[in-house]
Amino acid sequence: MQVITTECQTVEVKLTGNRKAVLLLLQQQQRPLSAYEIIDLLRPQIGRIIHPMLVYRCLDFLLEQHLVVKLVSVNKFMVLPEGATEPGQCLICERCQAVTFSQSSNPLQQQRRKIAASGFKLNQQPVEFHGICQACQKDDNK
Amino acid sequence: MQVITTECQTVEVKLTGNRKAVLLLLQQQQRPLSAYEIIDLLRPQIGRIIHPMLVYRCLDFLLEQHLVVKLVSVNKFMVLPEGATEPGQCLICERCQAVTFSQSSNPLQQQRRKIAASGFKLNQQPVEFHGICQACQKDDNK
DNA sequence: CACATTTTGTGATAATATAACATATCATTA
DNA sequence: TAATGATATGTTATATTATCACAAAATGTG
Repeated sequence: MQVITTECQTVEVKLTGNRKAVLLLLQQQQRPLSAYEIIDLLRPQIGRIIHPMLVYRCLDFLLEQHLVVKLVSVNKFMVLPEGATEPGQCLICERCQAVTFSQSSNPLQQQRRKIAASGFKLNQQPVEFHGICQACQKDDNK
Repeated sequence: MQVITTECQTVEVKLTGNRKAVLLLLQQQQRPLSAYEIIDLLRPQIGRIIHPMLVYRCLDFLLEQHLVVKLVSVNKFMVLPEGATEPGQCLICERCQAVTFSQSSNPLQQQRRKIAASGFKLNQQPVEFHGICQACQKDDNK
């Protein structure tokens, strides 16, 4: 058993070598990675073939511990930025794939409360909005 | 060229046999289907092997025409219920996979305006919330 | 009709994810 | 410390979702 402290929280978990490697990678990259991107980036570090199952199992664990979130609309995994304490939202650009996370603002929190009041029990993952980011809109006008 | 009228809109499109079959199936089912569910359900109707490309091409076309929406977080496709005129939201149960669509309520519309004001151009797809539906919560308590 | 464009048919393959089962490691306690 | 049970890892195979590439057929237009 080991204690780990992230920007967001301190948890007592079995953070084994593989799990730690995946978590550290995601923390370093500060961007969403697909499971297979993780495999490719981890390979040089670990120095042997990495089977998908290994990575998916690490990710499952880290998701359970809320150390990592999954962007279900794009099948990618990321750590939330420092200080993120609640589900929040992600804006995902369909052109350049950039993802920007931000804390829930008032209307979204209100919406979440409304949904909860209706009896539907929301999970703690960020809500994902899709569209075109400002940079890509500018590129389109050139 | 053909004119088609759905509950939501009238568009002039090349609604060929395959495309019409996919659209009708989704309208009949009134629930999200995966591409491969569509293949399986369409097979008896069409009476020969259906390649995935056929279905994905029909779906691409129907998505472009906004006759169908894709639930990106679960890789399924559905027609919006009658009278749906704006993006709205879907509540997706992670236990039983039930999906309920509803029109955007005020806070969500406000949130969308906020995002738009920040310079991010939202698409017109429903926002997808994940959690556990009321029925499944009750089942859990048994 | 002739020609260009769009749609369809088909095989192959890419990308994402899980099932199943054997082996190894860790934790507990007799 | 050895026995035991629980947890984690290694590995193969396979399921699921989606796209590429190219040929053939159908359709629209001058």
